[in-house]
Amino acid sequence: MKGIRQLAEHLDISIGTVSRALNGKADVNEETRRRVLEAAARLGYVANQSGRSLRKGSTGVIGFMMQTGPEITGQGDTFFMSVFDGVQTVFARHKLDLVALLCSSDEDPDAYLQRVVARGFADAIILSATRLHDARFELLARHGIPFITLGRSQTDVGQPWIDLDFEGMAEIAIERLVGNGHKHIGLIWPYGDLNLSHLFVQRAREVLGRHGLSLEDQHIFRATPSETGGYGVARDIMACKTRPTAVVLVNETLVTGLYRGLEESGLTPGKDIAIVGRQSLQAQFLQPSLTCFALSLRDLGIGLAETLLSVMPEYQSHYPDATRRKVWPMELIEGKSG
Amino acid sequence: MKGIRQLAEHLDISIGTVSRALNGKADVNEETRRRVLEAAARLGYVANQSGRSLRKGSTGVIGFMMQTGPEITGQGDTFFMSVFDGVQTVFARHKLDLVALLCSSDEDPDAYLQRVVARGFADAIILSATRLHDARFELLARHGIPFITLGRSQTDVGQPWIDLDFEGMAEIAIERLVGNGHKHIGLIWPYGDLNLSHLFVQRAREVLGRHGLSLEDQHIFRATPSETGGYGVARDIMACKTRPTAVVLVNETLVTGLYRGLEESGLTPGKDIAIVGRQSLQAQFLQPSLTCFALSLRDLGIGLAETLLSVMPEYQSHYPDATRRKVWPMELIEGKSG
DNA sequence: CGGTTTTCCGTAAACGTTTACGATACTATG
DNA sequence: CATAGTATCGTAAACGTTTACGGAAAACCG
Repeated sequence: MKGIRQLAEHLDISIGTVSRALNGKADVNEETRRRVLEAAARLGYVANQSGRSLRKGSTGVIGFMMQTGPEITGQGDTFFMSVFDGVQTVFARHKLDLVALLCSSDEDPDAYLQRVVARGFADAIILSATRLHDARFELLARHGIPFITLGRSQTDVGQPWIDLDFEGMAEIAIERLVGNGHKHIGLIWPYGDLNLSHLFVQRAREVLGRHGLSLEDQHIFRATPSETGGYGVARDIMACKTRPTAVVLVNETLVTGLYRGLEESGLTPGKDIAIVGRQSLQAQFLQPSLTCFALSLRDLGIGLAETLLSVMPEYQSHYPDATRRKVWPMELIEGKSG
Repeated sequence: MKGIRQLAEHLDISIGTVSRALNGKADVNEETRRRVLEAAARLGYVANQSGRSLRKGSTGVIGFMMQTGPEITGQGDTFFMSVFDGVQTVFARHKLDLVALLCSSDEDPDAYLQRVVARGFADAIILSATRLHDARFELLARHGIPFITLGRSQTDVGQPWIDLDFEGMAEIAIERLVGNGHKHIGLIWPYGDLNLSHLFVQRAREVLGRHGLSLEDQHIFRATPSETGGYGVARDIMACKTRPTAVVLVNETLVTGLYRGLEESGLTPGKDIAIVGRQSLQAQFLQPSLTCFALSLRDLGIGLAETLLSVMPEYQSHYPDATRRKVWPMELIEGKSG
């Protein structure tokens, strides 16, 4: 089956009517619609994407931009796969398709996105791994492309965002550790200028200050967000002049390596050093169990999808009260580690 | 900047010439080409994807199909992210873009792919997670879409594939364990009819038979490919009438949970039970260290990309001797676990 | 029964490219 | 200088849809 033209002449109808029938327009006889639908299904006809989007000016595709490469995402194994799954369930209702826009590690993210939007690839875009200053926001705003971000930024063009509550996490984690008598608390966060790190560290500093403590320079640990990075942090911890008695990790990808490194040095988490981190599949079987912050990734995906649809003119009527901006709460799960 | 028409009249040239200049055709004056390129860059013009692919009949997009959801892929995110990175480096040379086609866990993969190809989404496709019988192959072959698969299948339409050497893995792992005196060897593989499990199990049975052993029913452990699944396997192992003295995992996603479960039951890997698995970021810091099979995921990605290009008419001349079908070797890394 | 509305459908014009074809001016050649 | 060849460019026709518009037939209404 080549195109709508063949389908039309096979049915002996005009292509206009066929198109209207397929697209559920009102002014077409129910009987003919049935015939068209039946024939289309039987012959396996589906409208060509290029022709359709050329005419309509929209593609029916939503892009989720993410960076590839083994160690850069800063999110763990199944983080995105779970989020995607939630996003999909919402989009499916509107016949929208989600694709991951994969920016390779040796390409500039800004340039990559530039190409994506200029090409007219996607109707709307979800950005992740937002940086402290993020030129991508302005690019999308300038082109008038609906978008939201998973993560805040100091760059703000008024777009909606959803972001995990890293400040709340810092608040609760530090309060908890201070309450347990810790006076030397370290922070672990990934390299790069991710905005989440900034929020996290700033709030942590505030809370420490409130208790007459401060974040010592030697207790700032930065690492590549991977198990290897976490292992390296353990070495750094051992090398401290005054070793921290507790550490908080903003990332979920470091913790297994960290555990391993500490154990090799004879430190037991929860006994010799307190650890608070993020929940993940890998972390769930750590021993001693990890005190961590958890959330439903699937729900996060659903939230993202609904918020995105609320900024797309064609769909926003369906989601009148989707949250425009939301600090997504995380729940503390008490483990033995701190 | 709207379209090529505006760009053309801004330069006071015809759109035909502009297009030819942009696309590097021969019959255009070098001076005018320079002007066009300069103006396009300055005004940020990039050809609209829909118009271009409608006319050309191709999109410049390669799709990599994968299933979303937390526990189904059998591979972790980091597996694919690393592979993608390798794929991208090859595609970038040809101005091709890679996107991940995300099939949600509650959608039928066959139906999803059907939609993708009918829409004319991608010029070529890479399929992963191949099943023992996989209708997707026939679908793509019928539509004449160039594709390759990461993984073999009993369904065979003559397409090229690359697949990890699961049979070699079974061979080496079992020989090693038998050589170390093990007589009760268990196998762990994920639910579903993935072809790789089939190859792995069949070869393992052969090797065992060669040594007068067999795979006992009670030593077949199937699980969801996640840490939780691995934890469950540990429980199943403890419940065996005669406990296996060694197990081999075909998946890399189970092993941390398995370790944890075994340790809770007082079994130490490598001492009380031998374990052989697959290398992964999570597994690299397990204690005792895991004996595992390793490969370069980035190289695998490069291999996939080159093989795919070799079946695309427009590019195959560049890759005359790309491997059409390859069993990708894995290297045994000796650890303390078995 | 005349007029008005409604229902349904065909026609044709976009959407933004690429490219076959033909036209023009210039260069080379004898 | 005439002719052939070459370099460069403009014109217009596709590619496969969707949709504004208008028209014919049917239905409705007083």
